[in-house]
Order: sequence, then structure tokens, then C-alpha cells
Amino acid sequence: MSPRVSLVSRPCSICNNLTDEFNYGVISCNPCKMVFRRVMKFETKFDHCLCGNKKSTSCRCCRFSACIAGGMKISCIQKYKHATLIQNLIKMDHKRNNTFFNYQMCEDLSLDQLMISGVPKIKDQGVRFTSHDWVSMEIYSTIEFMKNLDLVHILTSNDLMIFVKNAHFKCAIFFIAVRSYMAKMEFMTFPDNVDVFPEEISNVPDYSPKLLNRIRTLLISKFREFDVSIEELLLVVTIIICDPSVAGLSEFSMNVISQYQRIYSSALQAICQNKCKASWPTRFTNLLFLSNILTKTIKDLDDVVVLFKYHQPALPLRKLVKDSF
Amino acid sequence: MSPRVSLVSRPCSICNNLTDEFNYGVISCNPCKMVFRRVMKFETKFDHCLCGNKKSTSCRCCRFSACIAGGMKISCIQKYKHATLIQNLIKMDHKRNNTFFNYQMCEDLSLDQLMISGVPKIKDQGVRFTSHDWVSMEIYSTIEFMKNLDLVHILTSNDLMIFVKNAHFKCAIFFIAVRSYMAKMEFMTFPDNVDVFPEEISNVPDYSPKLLNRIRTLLISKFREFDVSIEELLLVVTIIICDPSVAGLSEFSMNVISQYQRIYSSALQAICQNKCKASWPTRFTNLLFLSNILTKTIKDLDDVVVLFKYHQPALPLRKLVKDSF
DNA sequence: GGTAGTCCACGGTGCACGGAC
DNA sequence: GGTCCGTGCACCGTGGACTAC
Repeated sequence: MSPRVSLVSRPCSICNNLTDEFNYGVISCNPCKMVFRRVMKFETKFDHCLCGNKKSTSCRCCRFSACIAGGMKISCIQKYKHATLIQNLIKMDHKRNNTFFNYQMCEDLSLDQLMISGVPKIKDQGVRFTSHDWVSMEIYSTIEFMKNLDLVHILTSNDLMIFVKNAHFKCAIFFIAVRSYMAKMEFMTFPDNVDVFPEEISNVPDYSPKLLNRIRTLLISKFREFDVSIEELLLVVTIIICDPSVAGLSEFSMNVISQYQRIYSSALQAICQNKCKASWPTRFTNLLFLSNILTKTIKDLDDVVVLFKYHQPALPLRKLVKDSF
Repeated sequence: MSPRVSLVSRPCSICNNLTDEFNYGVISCNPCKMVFRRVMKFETKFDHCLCGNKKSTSCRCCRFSACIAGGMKISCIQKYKHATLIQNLIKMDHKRNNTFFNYQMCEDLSLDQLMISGVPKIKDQGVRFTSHDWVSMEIYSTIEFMKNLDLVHILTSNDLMIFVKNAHFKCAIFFIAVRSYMAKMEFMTFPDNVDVFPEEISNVPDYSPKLLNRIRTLLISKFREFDVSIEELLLVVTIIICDPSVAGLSEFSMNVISQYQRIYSSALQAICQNKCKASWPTRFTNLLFLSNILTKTIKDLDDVVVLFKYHQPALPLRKLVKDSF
């Protein structure tokens, strides 16, 4: 009997050249493996093109797109191992806090303007921030956080816009809760005890302290209930950010975002397993459910804004906030 | 009664990842086991680094250091089983003898110079060695012997220097005694009956044949008394070499050297047990006591050198010898 | 039965080559 | 024609799965 031939050559799933290799989860030749690796490592710059050479090796962009479409697993890239992933999120969070606390917006930009050019400046000495100012910085630093995620390097600018627009406001609210929770507060607040709602709110006739208070406390009460760590919160927010089901995304970006969401999700799962042994699925579900609590909070906030708009149409809301409702 | 839970996951003592394995004497995951195995087997090169990623798996050096610090037992590596160990020492001794008999120093190097670059050349035909020449080769070949010990591969160059400096001269003297003893001599001598002391010694007024003779005979008389074998002598010298209590060593190197000393020591113990059954502890103690006899001989030698220096300050001692007093 | 050792697939790295400017 | 950048080959180290003692 002849020995089993294991190294049979098959066409590379990316470029069709014959190969006996298996890389990043698919049958693929070494050159395609290297293209995928290098784009994922950002060893080489990656620009989108319009050539559409689907199975050709001549265009990096199309070859890389074929890698994604062909099922190459981003999670096989070692920098997406859990420990490294979480370390990076923590670093990004530090950076976000630094921006939030130490900078201020130069002008009242809309989200579109911000994405093109807007950069804040170092905060003036002794300037006193209103709720409007803080919320601007909260949103700005959240967008910065999102743009520091590895995946944005491989999204087209159009998809990146959709990606950011979808989650930035929601996540900014989440980050207010995170910061307040980490500062041992029971409710959302800005630094120096500046309320999250502008002072002008007391002029609204249907003013409902109960509703406002629910907005301020709901998320944080859940954080406390589950005794969440910053690592868990950062993974949850990243899972919320990486939502592949947004309308308008290209299939490519949907695929990429979805892969990243799975990576972050499995890191969160690992943390839960580590913490709770047998009961980890409960914790994991609870943490993922924070996304719904956030949605509920946003819904409440929406109601408040509607009231606001009705009774105070001239309220000077920042463009970044206005755009979100 | 519930069954004993044997496969409980615990954090790896090296990298903290969960594992249910137990390798080389500590709770440790398979990857850490493999790193330790490979460095110890010299399957892969091992360089020291400065990164200091103590509990990270990303740096081989730090991971290996953590293995040592975490208590992984070098003795569990099978090549450190007694038989292999002794075979290796015998081979190293052959090599040492080959160097000693067939080479000569190119120039008069100091120990520091020697450690960096010095290599001897094949002995010229018909050249007649003086005591000075032989002692140089004795020291050189002893250093070579020391550098052939496995453990030097994992010492930093600084610790290696300390390690060699501490024992090389002492051991060179021991090796003179070993060779003379194996050649059935009653006293230390160099080949062709060249005396271990240089001819110039007769010019010293306080010349004490009795002291010189004690130096020449003390060790060898003990060898005869205990009827030691070459295996035993090589283990003894290696135990002397692997002295973890030298000042200046890093904790890491101290730990490594100490582990090796224990390995050689237990090999010697096994030989004694094999040879003497019930009375092995006496033999074992006697053999270890040879270290003190050596120290005594070195002390005597020191006295002679002091006399020498006083009466013959211009005596052309080799740098390797000068450095040792 | 448990632990040390071996095998091998695959991810990562270094380098030489080739085309573009 | 030098330099820069991307490519793809060859090799290395890792760690999972298996074997042997």
C-alpha cells in the first residue's frame, strides 16, 4: 500500500495558484498569507482601490479583500491574542481620558467636519467647562478611541464614517457612565460635579427629575450589581462599537467588523470563564446585556431631548449632540 | 464520595495562563514547559535581554528566567541523568587533556583578554615547555573545561566572568593533581617530569622544600587514601566549580548554578551509594572534603607566592597566574 | 498513571530580489 | 544608478497532539 499523500497541492483560496499550505484558517499560498499578515500588522500602508481584480495577485487591495472574503481569520494573527488585546484597550482608554480631561474643542464642529479636520487644542488655564463643553469632549474622545481600533485601518472612508456614526454617541454615554463608576460615583456626572444635563433643563415645564435620574443611574447601578472591571467594560464597549449589522456597510467591512467583534467577544468570554468558573455564561450574558441597558438609557435620553426641542427650540446644543438625535 | 478532582485548572506558575499540567516540578502550562526544555536542551539559541517582561510569554529570555525563578527543576531534564552527566564529564576531560598536551599559548594573555579572544595554537614540534608554559596551558584548558559546562550557555557574560574567575585557578591546581594521580605519580608534576614550581624558586632564600612538597603531595595522598576514580574526581571538581555563593552573581545565575551543583552532587552521591552501600555517607563526605584539601593547598601556594614576590619581584610569572594572587 | 520527550503544522522573521521613481 | 518599498522564499520558534517510559 502506498503511503497517504498528505501534501497534495490544491488551488489557493485567494489567488488560485497551487499550494500545499494552510494559513490563517484557509488553504492559501505563502504569498497570500504574507499579504494578509502585512496588512493586518500594518507593516505596509493599505489603500482601497477601484480596480476590482478579484482573483489577481497584482492589486494588494483586491488580494487582501479576497483574503477576507476567502475566510482568513484575523483572530489567528497573534497580536489579537487576549492578553495583548486587553493591554491595548487599556492604553487606548488612558489616551481617551487624557484627551477628555486636557483638551477643549476649538469650534462647534459637526461630526462630518470633525472626521475631516477637527482637532482640539490644549485646555486653557482656568476655563470652566459647562455640560455642553464636557459632552463635546466626551464625544470627541470617544471618536478618537474608535479611530484607534485596529480595524479602522482597513475600512474605506465611507464605511469608517458609517461605523463611527453608528456608535459614537451611544458609546460616549457609556463612557460617561464608565468614568463616573470608576470614580465611585452612583450616577453619571462630569468632572467638578458638573451635571450631565445642561442647566437650561430646569426651564422645561414637563421636567421630570425621576426620568433624568434614571438616565443618570441605570447603567452605573448595573455596573455595581455585576461588580464589573475596567477590562470588562472596555471589551463590552468595543463589542458594542463593532456592530456588523449597520445598514450601508460593504460586505467586506461587515465581514471585518464581525470578525473583530468575535475576537473581542471571545476575550470577554475568557475573562468571565477565568472569574466565574462554572457560572461564567451568566456573567457573560449579563455583561453583553449592558448593551441593552445602554440602549434603554439612550431611549430615555431621546425622550428628554424631544421635550427639550419642543420647549426650548433655541437651546444651544452642540452640533455633535444635535446630529445624534 | 465524590471522585478526586485531578484535572483542576490552576494558573501556570510561569505565565499565569490556566493549566492542569505539572512539568519539571511545578504547575506549568505546556508552552512554558517547552520553552524551558528547549533552552535547557540548547535546541534554540538563548540570548539575554533587557525587556523585563516578567510574566509575559512574548520574551523567551524573561519567560525562561521565570521558569528558573518559578522553581522548574533542571534535574528533571533527562540529559542530566547520572549516566549521561558522567559520560559528558569524561568527554570534556578528554578534550581538556587534548588541549593541555597538544597546544600552546600564542601570547601571554590575562584572564580578561583570554575570555574575549585568546585561542592557543597547535604546539610547535620539539618545543620544550617550562613550568610557566605548562601552568598557562593548565589554566587555559581548565577554563575551556568550565566553558564546556552546559550551564554557561544560560549565564550572562558578566555572570560567566564571575563564575570563571572564582574557580579557574583552584581547579587548574586540582587538575594538576588529577593528572599526576592518574599517571600513578605520588606528587604533582607536569609532563616530562617538569616540576610544578619554576626553577627560579631555588633562588628564594626562605625556600622550604617541606612546604613545596606538601603542596605537591597533599591532594594526591588523599586521592590515594580514598582510592578515588576519575568519575568521582570530575564530579568533585565540577561541584567545586558550581559554587553559587560567589559575590556579584545575579539571583538568576545563583539559582542556576546552585541547581547544577545539586545535580552533580547527587550524581556523586549515587556513585558513593553504589560503591559503598551502607557506608556511602562517609565516602561522600570524604570526597566533598577534597574541596577543603584543595583550599589548604591553595593557601600554601599563596604563601609560596608571597615569598616569591618578595624575593623575586621580577620573576616572569604569566599574567594568568599573577591575576590569581 | 503521570510526566518527559517527539513530531509537526503554522505563525513570525530576516533577507534577497525586483520594479518604480 | 541609488534608494525605497513590496514581495515571496527559507528558516525559526511555538505549542498542540501524540508517544514512550
